Amino acid sequence: MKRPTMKDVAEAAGVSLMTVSRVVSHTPGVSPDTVAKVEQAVRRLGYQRNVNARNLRQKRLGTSTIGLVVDDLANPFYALMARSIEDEAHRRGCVVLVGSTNDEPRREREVIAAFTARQVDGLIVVPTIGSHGFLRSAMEAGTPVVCVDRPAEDLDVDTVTVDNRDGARHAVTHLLGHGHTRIAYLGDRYDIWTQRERYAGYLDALSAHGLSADPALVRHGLRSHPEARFALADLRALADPPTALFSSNDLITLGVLDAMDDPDDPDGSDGPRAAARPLPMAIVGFDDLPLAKRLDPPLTVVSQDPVAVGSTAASLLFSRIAGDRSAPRKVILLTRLVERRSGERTAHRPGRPAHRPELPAASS
Amino acid sequence: MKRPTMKDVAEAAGVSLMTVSRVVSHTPGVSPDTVAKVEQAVRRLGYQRNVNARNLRQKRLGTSTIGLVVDDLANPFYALMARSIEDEAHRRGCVVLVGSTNDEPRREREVIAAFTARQVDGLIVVPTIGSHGFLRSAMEAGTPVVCVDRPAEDLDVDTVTVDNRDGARHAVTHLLGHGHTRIAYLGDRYDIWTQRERYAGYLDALSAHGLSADPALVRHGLRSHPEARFALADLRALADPPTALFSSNDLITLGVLDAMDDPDDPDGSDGPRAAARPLPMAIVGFDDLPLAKRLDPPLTVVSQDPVAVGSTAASLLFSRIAGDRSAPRKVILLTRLVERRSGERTAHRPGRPAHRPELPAASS
DNA sequence: ATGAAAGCGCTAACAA
DNA sequence: TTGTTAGCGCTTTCAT
Repeated sequence: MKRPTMKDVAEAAGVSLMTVSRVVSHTPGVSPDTVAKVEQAVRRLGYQRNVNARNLRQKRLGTSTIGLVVDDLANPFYALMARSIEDEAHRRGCVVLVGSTNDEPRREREVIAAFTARQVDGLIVVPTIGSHGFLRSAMEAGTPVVCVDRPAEDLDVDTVTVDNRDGARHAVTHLLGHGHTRIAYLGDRYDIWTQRERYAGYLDALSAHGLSADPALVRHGLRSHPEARFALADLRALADPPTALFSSNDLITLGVLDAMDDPDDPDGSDGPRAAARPLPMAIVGFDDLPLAKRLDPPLTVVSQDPVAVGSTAASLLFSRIAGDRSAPRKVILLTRLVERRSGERTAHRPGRPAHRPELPAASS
Repeated sequence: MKRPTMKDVAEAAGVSLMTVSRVVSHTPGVSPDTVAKVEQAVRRLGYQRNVNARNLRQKRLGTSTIGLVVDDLANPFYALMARSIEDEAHRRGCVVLVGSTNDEPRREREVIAAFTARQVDGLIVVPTIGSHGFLRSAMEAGTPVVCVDRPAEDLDVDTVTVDNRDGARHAVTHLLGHGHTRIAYLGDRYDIWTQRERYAGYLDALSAHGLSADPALVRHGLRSHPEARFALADLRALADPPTALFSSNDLITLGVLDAMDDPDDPDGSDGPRAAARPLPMAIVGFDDLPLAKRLDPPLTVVSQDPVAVGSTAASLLFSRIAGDRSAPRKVILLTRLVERRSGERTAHRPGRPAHRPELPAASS
């Protein structure tokens, strides 16, 4: 009924506890029949070694457990990343503890504390805003930390990010190349590093074309689908509305898409009319979406590779765990502009009323 | 440099190790100044209790660790479910170990063994095919198991599923109601329980209308996007092709959608023509997709609620952990048919060639 | 080739 | 209120 221990197995096999330990650990120097006797007892009792007790005594090998702390495990980007990290861990006989921070520093600290208290061998973290000094003691005690997706404010550790700024710059340059000059920026919380970078890329692109951002066209802090919808509705009500739009993450893109259809009905009803009308303005979004290419028009996006981000981070972490003490590495992966059609529409004729958008310009 | 222990804190604070233990555990009956002294030493040394060592001695409270074993953490359904389980765990001060089985019984056993060896308090498992007798010893030792998404073949434990059969029946009945009689079934591996259930629902619906399945229209074992594409291309080349189609999961739906556009070009190119043409046949898919309502026509789907599945499973598990010894519960959640438009197209006129599909019927 | 003793970091059960 | 002893399940070290 209770979980059997080595002692139980030893009694059942008529040997000492130490002999069982040797058999279970495959230590050479045990006679073959003793091995057989013990293994049989192990099977008969359904014995399984208590890894936590083992790790308490033998710390040479660590706990074979790593911690993964992401913003939101349900976000497809992090889910893909988590899967790829888990695969790398599994290959190395490690298990992974996961936790979502919800972008709350408080929860991040709780989760990380729970993980280090369980003696994880290393941590892969999507850091929230704010100081990460609290990680220092764990790091000094020998727990390596790798940051992913964004750097930690005040931590000089291995970091894997994508070139957000460059990706955004490409996206906006692309829109400029199609004749747009009034390009809106819709972004998430500006205190999130990726969002600052993407906004910087937006500005880069504009200024490279001798333009500067019109503050009226810039919206930060969009946290949800409906907020993005309202922001766009707002933008379209402007006297001089934008002809193109850069959306700075997938959630915002989704919201924006819903607002596109019907400016007079901002509750994004699921009705049949919703998809019938084409997009009224050019749009490029950061992050690819599964059905993006099947929209009307197909959605042009900046795509990043979460699997590569994850496996790179895992490789870095495991080499640290293996003892690599070299200087922290900063890996920046590239993004890819996937041109489909929504970003290739040419600019609207200016001065046109916004609440009844014209049909899309024919794309040659 | 090394991780400090209670002994270190005791020395630093000039008290006994036991006093430190009491302070750290908030045991009442320690004088306020002693508490203060110890807490200061704790802070100064950056002490954190070793939870694994604690759990070794004090097993009343368990390890506050649960294991979650899914098919594929990158699958949006499981990612959402995992997030909701993690939230429930976090609320209760628990951490969660996750692992993907990739639907391989071997890997499932490895992952579960790694989890139980770490003394998890309970397990939430999406079981692969085959026997799960290997779980019995862990269960007898007091580790509760909850199955999600599908039942384990030979395990009578709490199980949370959705009514796959009913959902599929509704979907196909819906197509029948729009005049379709030649309805294709495209499914994943038939040895996966959900797929068998959905196929059964397909048959239910047909026979309720006095029809029986045409084996030529049924394809099982579609494991990937391209396989689904080819299967559909095949179906359309039939002398008497189907006028409607039920796709039994999201991956297959995605593949099918790509094959819809251009029967002559089955490599699903990302080009501009891709989205221009409407769907040639009626389609209902199992599993909702983020942009489903924005397709042309909007995609009708059977949707399930992964968050509800996850939180239900978590609730069950935690009440078992809390000591509930009642009979195993089988929770079956309902699905919802989301009628958008792809499933509401009326049947093609029979005898019409399939490779140049007509335009969609106008929807009232 | 096998076993006995000590101890990993902590807490339960006792003293004092 | 505080400290001492024993021991959780295992591995190390040192016998035999």
